[in-house]
Amino acid sequence: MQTLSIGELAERSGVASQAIRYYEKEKLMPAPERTEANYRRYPLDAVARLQFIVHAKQWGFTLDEIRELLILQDANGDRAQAKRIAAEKLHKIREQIKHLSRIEAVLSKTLDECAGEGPMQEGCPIVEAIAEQGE
Amino acid sequence: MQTLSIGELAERSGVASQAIRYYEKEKLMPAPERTEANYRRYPLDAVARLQFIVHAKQWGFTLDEIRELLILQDANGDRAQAKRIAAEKLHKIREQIKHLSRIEAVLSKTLDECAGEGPMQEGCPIVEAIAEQGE
DNA sequence: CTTGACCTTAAAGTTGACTTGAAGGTTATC
DNA sequence: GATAACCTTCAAGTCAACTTTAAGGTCAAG
Repeated sequence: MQTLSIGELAERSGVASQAIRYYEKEKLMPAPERTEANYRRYPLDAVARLQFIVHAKQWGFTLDEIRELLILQDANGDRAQAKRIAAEKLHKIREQIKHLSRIEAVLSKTLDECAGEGPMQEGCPIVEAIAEQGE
Repeated sequence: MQTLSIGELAERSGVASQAIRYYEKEKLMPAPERTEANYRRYPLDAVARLQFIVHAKQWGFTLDEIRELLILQDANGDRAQAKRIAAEKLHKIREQIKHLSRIEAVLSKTLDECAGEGPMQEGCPIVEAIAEQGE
């Protein structure tokens, strides 16, 4: 069976060697076999596992959440739990979108109203909008 | 003229004393007068300045950006610069919304498709959706 | 047989926005 | 006049997710 050194795994997965060691310490990656000289040797499917981590991160999952999902996979866990984790994340994401959208609305309205000319003296609409409410 | 101790200011503004000292160190709050015993005494309008900071933070401005805005105010600076800072922030917020919306779309679709039953064995749609693309 | 590229560990540094702790001075109250 | 509730400074700790540094072992090439 072909195996990979940590450097080769890093290259194939796009994840730095040190980050891979960090994931091992954080129990996201299982501790791999070692050579006689104590070098890590990874099975080929380690690449897929790392890419799962990378993708989940891009989706906004934290390492803690990703660990939960990986444990479920490893343990052949309950699908309902995976659904719960994802549903919680979806809820958080929707909250974030709501929050940002409120800001976007006020900020873009404010920018439209502001000519962007003259000194700040009294009544720069941008500054006033922030000072007044801000949420 | 009435002045406030740092504790009174903290209470009125809802910002912890230590955070106020931190803002002073970071040049968001000006260094106030001191009593003979070296205690800080704040003018009443320090409350409004702190609330500006709090609101701007809620809007997602970083302390660096808030400092820029405050410097503009303090210097009676150019309104066009305030507009530029706000426009940059608006752009970043829109990017964040776009990013989150893409995630939201895929995640909610995935959750709809997943019955949330049975073991993870092969083909939990949530795990697969993350593994496959992730952006 | 030496140079350099790779590997090992453990510890410290990074970023942002603070919080917590240590060690001590001041002021208000009993 | 002592106790508690303030205030002072400076340093260190927190969180996440790493990166950087240090000090050293291993392996392939020439």
